[in-house]
Amino acid sequence: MQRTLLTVDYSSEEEIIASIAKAIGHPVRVKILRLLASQTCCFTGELTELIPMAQSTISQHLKALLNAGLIKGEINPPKVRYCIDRENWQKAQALFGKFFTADREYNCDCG
Amino acid sequence: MQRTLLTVDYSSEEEIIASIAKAIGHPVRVKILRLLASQTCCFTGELTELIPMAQSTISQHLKALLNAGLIKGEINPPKVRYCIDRENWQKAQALFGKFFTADREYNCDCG
DNA sequence: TTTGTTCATCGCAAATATACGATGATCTAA
DNA sequence: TTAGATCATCGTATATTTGCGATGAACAAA
Repeated sequence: MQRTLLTVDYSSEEEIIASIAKAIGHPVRVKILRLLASQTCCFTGELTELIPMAQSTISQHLKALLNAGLIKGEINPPKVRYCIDRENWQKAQALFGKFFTADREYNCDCG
Repeated sequence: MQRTLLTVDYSSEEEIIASIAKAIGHPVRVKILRLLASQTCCFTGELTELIPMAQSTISQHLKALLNAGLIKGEINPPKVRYCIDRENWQKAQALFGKFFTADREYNCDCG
C-alpha cells in the first residue's frame, strides 16, 4: 500500500529475500513445498486430496509459489505436474543461509 | 516484569516456519533484521534515521518481529534497544536449513 | 462431435496487512 | 512540578490476501 512519496532504499537482495519469505509465509504453502520437495512430484488433484481446501484455493497458492520462482509446472494433459524449481530453490537456500548467519561476527550485550 | 516479549502458540512445524517466513516477508523487516543482526543494536530512533518511514510504522514492524520471536527489546529509558533474539534466531536458522535441504534425497524427472 | 477430466481464472466477501498522523505512556532532567 | 525525549498504541484509510463457488480453457476418449 505505497502511500508515501519517499522511496525506501532496499537492496535488491532484501526485496528478493522478502518476496521468497512472503511466499513461504503461509502454512498451506509450506505444506505444498514440503510435499513437492520431499515426497514426490504431485498433480494438483493429488494435492486436493492431501490438503482439505478447495481446488481453486490450492491453485491460487500454487500460483503464488510459481510467481516466487520456488516451483515450476509442467503441463501433462489433462494434468499439470508441479515440482520444486531446484535452481531457484538452491539460490533461496543460499540466500537464507547467508541471511541467518549474518550476525555471527557481532555479539550484542543485550542478553 | 516482562513487558516486551509476546508468546506465540504454534501447533505444528509448518505453522512455525510459515509464521517466521511471514515475519521476514517484508522488505522493511528484512532491512531491520539485517541492521540488528550485522551492524549493531539499534534504538527505534536510529532506525527512523536509516529507514524513511513514519516512526509509528517502524514500531509496527518491530512489533511484528517481536511477535514472531525474531527480536527482543530491552527498555532503556527513554529509549528501547532492539536486538536479534539469538536463541530463536538459531532455531529459525535450523528450521529453514532443514526446510531447504529436505529435497536432497529425491530427484524428480520433471527437469 | 460430445462428454468427462483437470486445472486456471473470475467475482465476490471477509479478514489481514500496511502506512500515517495523532495521541498516550513512561521516563529523565530542569 | 513542568518540559522534553522516546517509543507504543489508537483510529483511520486503503491495499492485499485468503477462501470459496462458479465458470472457462484445454485436452483425451468415446
